[in-house]
Amino acid sequence: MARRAGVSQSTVSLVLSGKGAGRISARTEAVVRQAAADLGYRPNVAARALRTGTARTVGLVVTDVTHPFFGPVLRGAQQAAWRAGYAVALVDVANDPDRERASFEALRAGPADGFMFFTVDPPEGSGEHVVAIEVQPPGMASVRVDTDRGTELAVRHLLDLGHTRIGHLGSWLDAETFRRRIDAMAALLGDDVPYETAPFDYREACTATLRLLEAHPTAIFCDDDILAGGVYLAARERGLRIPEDLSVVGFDDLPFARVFEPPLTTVAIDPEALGAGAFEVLLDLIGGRPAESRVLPVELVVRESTAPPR
Amino acid sequence: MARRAGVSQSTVSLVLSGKGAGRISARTEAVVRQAAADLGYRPNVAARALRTGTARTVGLVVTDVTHPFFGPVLRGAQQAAWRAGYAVALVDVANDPDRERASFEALRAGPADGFMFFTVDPPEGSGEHVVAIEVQPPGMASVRVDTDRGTELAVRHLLDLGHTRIGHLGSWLDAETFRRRIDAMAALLGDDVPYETAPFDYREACTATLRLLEAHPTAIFCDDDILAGGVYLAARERGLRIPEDLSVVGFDDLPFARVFEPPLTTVAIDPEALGAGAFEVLLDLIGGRPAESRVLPVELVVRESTAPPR
DNA sequence: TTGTAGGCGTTATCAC
DNA sequence: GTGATAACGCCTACAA
Repeated sequence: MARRAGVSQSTVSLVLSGKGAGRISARTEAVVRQAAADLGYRPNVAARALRTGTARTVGLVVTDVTHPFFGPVLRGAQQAAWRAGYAVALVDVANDPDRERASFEALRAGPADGFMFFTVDPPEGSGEHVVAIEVQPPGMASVRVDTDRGTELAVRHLLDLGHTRIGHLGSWLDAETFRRRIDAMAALLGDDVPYETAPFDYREACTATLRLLEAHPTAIFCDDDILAGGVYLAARERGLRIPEDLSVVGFDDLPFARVFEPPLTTVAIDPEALGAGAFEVLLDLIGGRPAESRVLPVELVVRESTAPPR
Repeated sequence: MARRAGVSQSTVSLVLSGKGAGRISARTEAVVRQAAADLGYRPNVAARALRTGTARTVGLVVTDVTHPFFGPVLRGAQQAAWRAGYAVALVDVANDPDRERASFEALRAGPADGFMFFTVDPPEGSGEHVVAIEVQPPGMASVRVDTDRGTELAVRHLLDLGHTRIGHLGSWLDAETFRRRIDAMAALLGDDVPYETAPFDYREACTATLRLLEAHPTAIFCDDDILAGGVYLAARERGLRIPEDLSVVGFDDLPFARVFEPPLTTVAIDPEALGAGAFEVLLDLIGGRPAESRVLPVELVVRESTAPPR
């Protein structure tokens, strides 16, 4: 302990927790800091957590770590947390409802001051400090992307190009962000939009597309760029050229979208802002400040996978 | 506290920590559990950590959460940890050396029982319980993929096809896994392999490829599938057909590799096994058992981006 | 088979 | 401006 290196005991606490402002002499403070540095002393987090009842850790629960969209979200959240002196504990629910409940149990027992749920519906009784990402349970703080606008931009783009038979390849996840896409399309195109769903897996998305193609759409709007990749696969299999025979629009603007052949037209969003925003809202909640839900802007990136129908 | 709901106090501890075996009567145990359930009582992790000196948390430090390879690694690690009752705290170093030091500091102060460093060189004095992933510092436990074999498989494949001018598009990260690829290539092809490096970014990989093409290779081996994507971009820009004019081999077999046009020949590895293996080794270390480093097998997946040179 | 008591390293309150 | 001292909630001897 630094106590014997210095002269005192609770003084150390005052100094190291930054609460010595105007209470500890500059000289004593220097001595303490020096001793701490020499001994490589660090306050014990567990003891602090026990005493203060705060863990300086937040939990992030995510449906699927494997999805490329998730990385930047985590980066945003983690960096914002880092700046605020918080650690991020991560739970991957792996699309498994059982694990979802179980992992939440674990987290609740854990030393987290709050939680962010990414594309996961927060369980009942998650406590006060919860923010939902890309999900918007009533009465709960949330951060999400302007899905409605994104869908509208994409569909209007297709409409402007002259398409009339537009299909929808959706995620099979029953999350709000995806339900919104359905509604937004219905608002523009009516209720009889050809619709198939698939998990975020190229091959499965490919077979779902094959089913969708039976309705002979001239364009397909996809809930996500991976699903769009499945459309590319299906088009290749059927000998359909993109965009001549089939226009494709994705969502997310994942990095590989520009590498696809042809480069994918897609709705771009800023995943880091999503993560960072979620943490900031959570921090407000933790600090007892009023937390405002946020809706992040989107942008349509027109590349070469869309063209007028033949 | 469940104490008053039941009858006792330390009895609760015995029951809930599973150490009541043959010491607590079945009836008492039932009473305690019932009371705990009713009150929604959970042992306080901070107190337990303080008392036992163990946090049941491990840290995972990663160069770049944004890389698609990372997701499955985390999933493997997280699930193995989950099964063992551990939480995973994550730090994204974001390719930033400053943050690397700083985040480590934070972790060390944090309540982690051990660390996994993924493509990050573990700092000095990280303690006893450290395992390196895809890095192999002398005298430290590590888990990595059989890079040598993967590189050899890829290069031999190209050689068998009849290629003689084989270029190497490498990662600009100075990590062991990438140095090994250089050495393995040199062993098969000599020291004058055309070589360029790039970060894991399609556009930058594209411009690096453009430089590499000045040596007029008929095939390019890439350290990673994202870099291979950059080669596709460059080929498109130069009007080179893959594989007729240029063969391309990647590494990792990321999901999108099969969606590229043409589908990418690449070295497949199992990222989940990497993460899970790392945690298992770490758990051995934490448990005071001898930890064996592991080398995971690889496999060459031949798709359509490789063909004999014209 | 169960209860009692002490201490893990902090922070916070209160004397000095 | 600084030093005692009491808790935070748990685990673990040890006593009953």
